[in-house]
Amino acid sequence: MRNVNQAIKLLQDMEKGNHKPGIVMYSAIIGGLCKDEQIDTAQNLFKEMICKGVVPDVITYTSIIRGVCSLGMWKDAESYFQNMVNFGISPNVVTFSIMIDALCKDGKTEKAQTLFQLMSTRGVQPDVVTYNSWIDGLCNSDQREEATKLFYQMIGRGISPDVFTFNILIGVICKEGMVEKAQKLFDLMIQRGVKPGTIIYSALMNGYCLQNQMDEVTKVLHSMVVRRCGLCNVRRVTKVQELLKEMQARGPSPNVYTYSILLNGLFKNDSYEEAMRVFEEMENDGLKENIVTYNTVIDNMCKANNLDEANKLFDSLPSKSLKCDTMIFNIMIKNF
DNA sequence: ATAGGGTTAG
Repeated sequence: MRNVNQAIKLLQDMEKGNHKPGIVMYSAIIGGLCKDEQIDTAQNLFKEMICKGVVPDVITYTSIIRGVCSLGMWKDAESYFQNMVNFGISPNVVTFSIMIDALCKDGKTEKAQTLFQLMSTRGVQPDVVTYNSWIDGLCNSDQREEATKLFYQMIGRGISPDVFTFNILIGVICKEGMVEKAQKLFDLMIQRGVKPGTIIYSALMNGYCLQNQMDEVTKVLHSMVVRRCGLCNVRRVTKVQELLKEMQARGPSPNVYTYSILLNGLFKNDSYEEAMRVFEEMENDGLKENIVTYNTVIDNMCKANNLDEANKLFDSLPSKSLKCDTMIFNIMIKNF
């Protein structure tokens, strides 16, 4: 559904020409309106289709439930849900997943838990998407241990975690400073044939940086290259910036986050020279640095007493069409 | 012509 308004016009044309739009047509438009946050129009069309004798099915209900849920209209969600059940249309795994996800994102973890249990009661089995939403919700309400339990529960039930699951868990665990645990999950991920991308590698690097284990960061970078193209073709390189070059060429590519994480880690671990080399590498890479990157570099230039260089870099920001934010002004004011 | 999920940096 690329253009809802056009679709609505089509709907009206059909009716003028004595063609009856069917359930698929209505569901598609209602779904499109919901994605456009035109919830009133969607609800009206929903009523209208019923008046015209077109009976909504599980997809129509799920679409409109998604629409009201995403706007936090829980009363409406509940009544649509109740309605469909009363009409003998069973909510399926998608219906439940959408509601659980929306509830979690709104911080209503307990309500989500109730639904998670309700679906089992109704004989609807959660799938990988349901688990991911629920695991994410638990992580965001500081119940990471419980989330880990759910992770093993899903494996026990024969539902394979995918790259979404690992992104959620590895990211959280790294931030908690338990990088060893994250590394174990990473190993499990590889063992289960789930392919890590740039984000997982960046998150792991961040985890090791936080623990000041810069040797391990280099290993992560190395495995990023190796895993993609096979051990035999890769030189055993130890220098971070050489590894970055390799990654750029053959691995999941480093992005601006990867670089910023690395820069920050190197600065914090007294590798000023190496950090500056990585920074140059980044500029040559054609990657668009952002204000966070410059922030890190300028801050550390100041700390190393290279005030002239810091000033020069700061002055160059407008020519790179980068907008300064509060943090960078604070750094500049503090140091000059 | 119809419905669902995630993530990394100062």
